[in-house]
Formats: sequence, structure tokens, C-alpha cells
Amino acid sequence: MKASVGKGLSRSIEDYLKVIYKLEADSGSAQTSAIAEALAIAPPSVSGMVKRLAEAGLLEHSRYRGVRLTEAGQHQALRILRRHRIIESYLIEQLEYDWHNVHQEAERLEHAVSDALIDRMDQALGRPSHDPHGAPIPTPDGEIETIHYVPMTDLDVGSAGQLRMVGDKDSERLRFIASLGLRPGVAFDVVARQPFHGPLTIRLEGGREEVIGYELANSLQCERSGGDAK
Amino acid sequence: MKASVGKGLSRSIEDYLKVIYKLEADSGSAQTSAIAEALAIAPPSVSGMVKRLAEAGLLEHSRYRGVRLTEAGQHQALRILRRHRIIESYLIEQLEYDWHNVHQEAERLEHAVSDALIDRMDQALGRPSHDPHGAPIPTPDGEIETIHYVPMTDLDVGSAGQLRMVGDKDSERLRFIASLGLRPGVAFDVVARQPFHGPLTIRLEGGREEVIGYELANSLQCERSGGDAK
DNA sequence: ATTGGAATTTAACCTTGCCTAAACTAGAAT
DNA sequence: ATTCTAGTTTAGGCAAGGTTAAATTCCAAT
Ligand SMILES: [Mn+2]
Ligand SMILES: [Mn+2]
Ligand SMILES: [Mn+2]
Ligand SMILES: [Mn+2]
Repeated sequence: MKASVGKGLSRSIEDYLKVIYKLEADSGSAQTSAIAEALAIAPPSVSGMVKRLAEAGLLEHSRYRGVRLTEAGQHQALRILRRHRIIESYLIEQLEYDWHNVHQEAERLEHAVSDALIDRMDQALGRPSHDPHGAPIPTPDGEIETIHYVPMTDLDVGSAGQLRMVGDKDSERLRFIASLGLRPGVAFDVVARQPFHGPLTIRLEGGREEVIGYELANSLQCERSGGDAK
Repeated sequence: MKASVGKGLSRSIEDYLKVIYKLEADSGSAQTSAIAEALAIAPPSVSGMVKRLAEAGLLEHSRYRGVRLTEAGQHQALRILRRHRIIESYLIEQLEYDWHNVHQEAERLEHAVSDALIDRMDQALGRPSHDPHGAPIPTPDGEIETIHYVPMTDLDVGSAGQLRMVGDKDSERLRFIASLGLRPGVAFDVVARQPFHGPLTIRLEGGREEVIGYELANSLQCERSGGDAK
């Protein structure tokens, strides 16, 4: 915790922090190769940057083992995440963007907007708690709702659930999800499920049934709601 | 005209082109030192970049003499200018920004927005022809209205005019201009003028009179309207 | 206990954009 | 014509952020 304050962080650094934050959040720690993979750069580039980030007090590095964000690093990561999610929300709500188009735009804009602009957008949106993909929006001072959703594939046949969150990166997948009438908040019952990672069938409000492949279903983060089965 | 197509231009390059365009537009040509001054960097940095831009076919350089944008260079410059001005308009119209706050924000955002986003903003604004400071907005294919305004200091006593355009860089000046009730479109009569670069007095609609220092008046771009004097 | 890989780090190098100090014009002023 | 100088360019450096190739190191499997 030393040079981390002062200037703004570079676009590169901000993207590193965001990626590391996510890896840490759902894999426990962030490996060099995973970071490289996520940023689509070569592993030695990561080693180099990691050194600089450690010197800046944004993370701690145990050689050959991986990396963990410091308080300061997490705080920065959450700041970017907030920007990203507010921007995505704004583009959809106010500028007629489609679900599947916003991510790329946000990926660039998140580094260029001021705090003031983010606040204006946030205000125009009515200070939403979640973005259009269902992801929680961190507060200005770095609080974020801890999520405890389960993949749709974890729900038993006969149980009911609500879709809560979908990934925002894969544009084609989003397009398809939307075409099924699925979006965060939609309630459903699990009607059937085939073994061996087979597809599952759900019934939506209104009675329409949809068959969903395992891989896709596994990417749909859901909340169990009072089961209506047996 | 060779490498200029392909990737997007860097933020630095885009700002160079914009600055050169403006210098060329109102000083005929763009000198190294003027560019350096406008970008707040050292002259040798400009020499270096100029070489690269010339190689990229964005401008032509005559040693020790200055620089002129090629067609390609102008086109790029106008593209950024369009972005800048639409962004400024959008921030004011849709996000409650003040006149004097938008420039800095736009200076960063202009490099991060996509063509699609600019078009959405443009559409939300109703495809305006001028930005809030009165500057013409280039079309998507690089056309721009040629302006032929005169500084307020060129108007004779007794003549009438309309304020058409003000500079967007100086935040404090904008704040002050607004406090006088001046903004593009406002009509006035020149009531009096002191010699030796002294202040001039104008009468606004409603009869209120304001005294304006020479330097400020000289920065206010106006259009003469049917004089109402003798 | 040894060893073979996969992951990681180091080494060496590149481009972009900036810097300062030194060398060089072009043109104005003698 | 010569000289002076302001403006420009060259030379040499530096930091950021990337690359590939070579050296390490951890760990899992014999
Ligand atoms: Mn996203
Ligand atoms: Mn990004
Ligand atoms: Mn501006
Ligand atoms: Mn800019």
C-alpha cells in the first residue's frame, strides 16, 4: 500500500485487477496462466505486470503460487466493476442497446468515464442494485452483495426456481437465452432432466416449455424458490 | 495513404489529429511548436509523432516548415470532432451536465466510444447540427459546415447581432458567460464601445445591458443581424 | 529419492509516447 | 553577405506493456 494512490490507473491495470478479482472470487486464487488466458496475453506479460502491481501495493504475489489482491486492489477492482455494470445498464435502459451488445462497449468505456458521469448514469437509472445480466452492482464505496446462486443444473426435477444471473461475455449465448424468453427474474419449474449431462426441460410462466442443453443450463445462475413438487 | 487503415488510432494520435486540424483551420498551417503547446508536450515529442503520422499517410510534413493533414488525416480528425461534440451535447441534454464541465469528460470519452454508440446518442438528441457551444457537428461521413462568424468586437456600435459560438475549453470563462445570460442564439445590440481595446456594452432581449471586457468579447463568435441602428 | 513435465519466471527484445540536451536550419536583422 | 536566434530536428533515454525463447521450480508419478 504505497504508490497505489495518486494518479489514475491505466486501462491495462484496471483490466488486470478486474480479472484477478473475478478469478479470486470463484476459484479462490488467481494463477498466472489463468490471468493470461482471461486477458488473452502471454504468461510472461502477466509475470511482468504482477511485479509492478505488487510494488504498487495492489496485490501480493507468492512466487510460482499465484496472486491475491490487497484491500486496495479489491477496492479498485470493485470500482471498475461498478462502472462496468452501470454502463451496461445505462446502454440498455437509456440507449436501446441489446443485451448482447453492451459488454464490449462497457469494456472500453469503464476506463474513460469519470466518477461524476457514473453517478449521473446511476441516478438516471434510479440507482439499480443489479445490472441487466443480474450481476450485483458494487456501491460507490466498494460494497458488493455476496451472491449464492446455483446453476440451473443443480435444481431437482419438480422443483421451482428463478433465473437470477447470466454471463455477460458471450454475445451469441445471450442472444439465444433471450430468444428462449429467459432473463433474470423469470420463474420456472424443472419438468425433466436427462442423465449423463443431458438437457433439462423447464416450464415457464404461461406454461411454455423449453429444453435447455446441459452446458447452457449450467451457466444459468438460479435461486431455488418454494418447490411446488410432491 | 497506406497504413492509415486497419486498426483504430491511439488516443494520442487522435488528439494530435484534432489539434492539427484546428490549427490548420484557423492559422492556415500547423507548426511543431503550436502543436506541442496545444497538447502540452515538448516539441521533440511532436517531431517524433509527426514522422510516424506522415509514414501512416495521415499528414504531410515539410521539414522546418510545418504540417498539413492529408484527406485521410482530415477525415479522421472530423470523426473525432464529431464524437467530441455529440458527447458534449449528450452530457448536457441527457445527463444534466453543465456547460463548463463537459469538455474534459468528452476529451476522454471521444476515444472510447464506438460508432454505434455515437449514433445512438445522436439519435437520442434528434441529430443536432451544432453542439451546445455553437460549434457545428461534422456528419458521419466527414462533412462540416464552414463557419463565418465574427468576433463580437468586430460589430459596430448600433448594430445588432446574435451570439453563435463560444470556446469550450475554458471552464471558468464558460461559467462567466452563462452568468451574463449569454449562450448561442442570444440576440443583442451593441450599445457602446470604448476605444483602445476597451469594454463594450450590449443590450439583450428584455433590455438588460451588460458590459463585456474586450478580451472576452473577442472570444464570442457572432453573426451580424439586420442592424437596427440609423 | 528421482525424475519428467507443466507452470512460472527470467532474459532479451520490441513499439509507443514521452523526455532533455545538443545540433541544426531558415530567415530576420544587421 | 554575415550573423544571430528562435524554432525544429536529432540523439539518447526511460517507462509501460507487450512478445518469444530459455531457464527455473514445483509437484506428481514412478
Ligand atoms: Mn460486461
Ligand atoms: Mn476494460
Ligand atoms: Mn470540447
Ligand atoms: Mn481527447
